Amino acid sequence: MNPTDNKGKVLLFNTLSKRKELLSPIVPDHVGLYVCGPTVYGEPHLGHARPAVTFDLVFRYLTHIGYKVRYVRNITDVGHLEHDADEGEDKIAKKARLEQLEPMEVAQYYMDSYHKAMDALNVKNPSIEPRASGHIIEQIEMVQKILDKGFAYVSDGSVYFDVEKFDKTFGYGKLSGRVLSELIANTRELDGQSEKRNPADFALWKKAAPEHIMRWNSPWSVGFPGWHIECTAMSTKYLGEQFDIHGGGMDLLFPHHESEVCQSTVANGKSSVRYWMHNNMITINGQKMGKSLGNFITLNEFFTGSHKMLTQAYSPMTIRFFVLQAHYRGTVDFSNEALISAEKGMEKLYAAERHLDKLKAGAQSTEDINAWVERCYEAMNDDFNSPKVIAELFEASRIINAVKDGHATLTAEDVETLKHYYRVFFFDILGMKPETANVADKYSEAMNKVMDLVLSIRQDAKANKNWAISDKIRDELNAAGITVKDTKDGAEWSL
RNA sequence: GGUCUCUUGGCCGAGUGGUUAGGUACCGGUCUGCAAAACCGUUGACUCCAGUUCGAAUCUGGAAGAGACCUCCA
Repeated sequence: MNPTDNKGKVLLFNTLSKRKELLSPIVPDHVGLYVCGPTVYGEPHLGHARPAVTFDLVFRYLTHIGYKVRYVRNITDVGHLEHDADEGEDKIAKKARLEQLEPMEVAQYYMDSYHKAMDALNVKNPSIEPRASGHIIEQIEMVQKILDKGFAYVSDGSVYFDVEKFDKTFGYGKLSGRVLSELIANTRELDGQSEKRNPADFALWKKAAPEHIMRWNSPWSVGFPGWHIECTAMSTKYLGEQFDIHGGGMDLLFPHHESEVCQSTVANGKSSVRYWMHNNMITINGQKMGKSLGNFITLNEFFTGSHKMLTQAYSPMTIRFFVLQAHYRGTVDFSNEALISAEKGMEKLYAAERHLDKLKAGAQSTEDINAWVERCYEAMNDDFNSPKVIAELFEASRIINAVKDGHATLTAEDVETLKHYYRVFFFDILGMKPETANVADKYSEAMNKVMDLVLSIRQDAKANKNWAISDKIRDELNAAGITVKDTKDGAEWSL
């Protein structure tokens, strides 16, 4: 039983083919993984947690079974176009003006906030976290490349991708299943449309309006890159013209990822992504989360319980566990009831983990531990089926408790195997971490209460002149490293 | 309206054409001075209709419902 035996056995659902495919990296033993990261202009929320946790699982598992994974997750800090009231205004620029801050100050603030939330969720840092603002040159070069190949045109300082020409040459909509003629029929009147030859065309470079704060020089105008070009430019730079996995939320499938396909196909001569993976959305009480719906809950609000829809605080690990208890391609619905039941289940798994070191070996095994390990790997190999893995951990916790209570026995070898793989799957692969800080707080809080209680019992004994009890308490506490001093104002204690 | 996805027991959620998912809740029992934990057991499901099949929650067709994207948000 060797983790690396699972290389070449990983099935993943490819949005492009709509079926599970065997992961076969372009470069043997190496996997290139690109995931669309956050736009840093707001507090991190559940919508950020889902893809981060999902692809953290992918990253952790592929690494565990021996692949060298280069995981690139970008930071979008040049904002996206806004098509409503503020014409062509950059999201980050808008927020910046409202708060009277430099745009990059805002981006920095929310990027830090995002990183803190990711740390809390025990999401590993990607191998490279490139910022869009740091790759303006690469983006300009790619736009120029697309222009040179004749699949884009300049219109009043902006550059647009010629979708119709792309459709005739390569076929448009392979990823999202959109048909160009239907798209055109359904397109609304939007900003910049008059500059476009075709309403389905999308911007590669946008000329900045006078009030637009974030702006860079380019051969076409002072402006900013289009919505989709950063991912293509940065994934090409760090993972090559062709790479293995591109991930992101399902909502990015169209138009973002479809546009990425267009851009890379023209710029690099081929569609760069082998496997497209999309995580499903999150709903709250059955409704989608949106600022306008009043059910927009940030991660910090979950961690502190400070939102009117939450009946209690939920630790970062509860959120992570809850996300992992559903398969990444299904929607996840958050409700207090569901979170509480997840929290209880999670605590059961932590309790079982604590019992592992106390297990005593027997002469023979009444449980098949090797088969259990196999099932765990099979679940992960089958499109990262974390809910199945969690179910297997519950099965293991049943075994652990049974051995502890003497209802089952395991050989010394099986005890070691169980210990090892329980921790591998719970901590290393699912990425659960002991909430040590939390635990320490709970301990010190409980300690204070215990000492209050003990000292009040001693006070009662002294009041009754029961010196034997009061001295015993003081001496025994002293022996345990706790010094008790009687003062005028009552007893004090210190460690 | 278009494209796509989904519909499993009180709640959350895996899944294979025939065999217990699992968690949580509830109920009964063991254990415990009481309680908790743990363990054992019971109850409870596959949206509806039709078809294929010896047999379908699992395949096919249809209906209903929900959600996502097309429009700010992952």
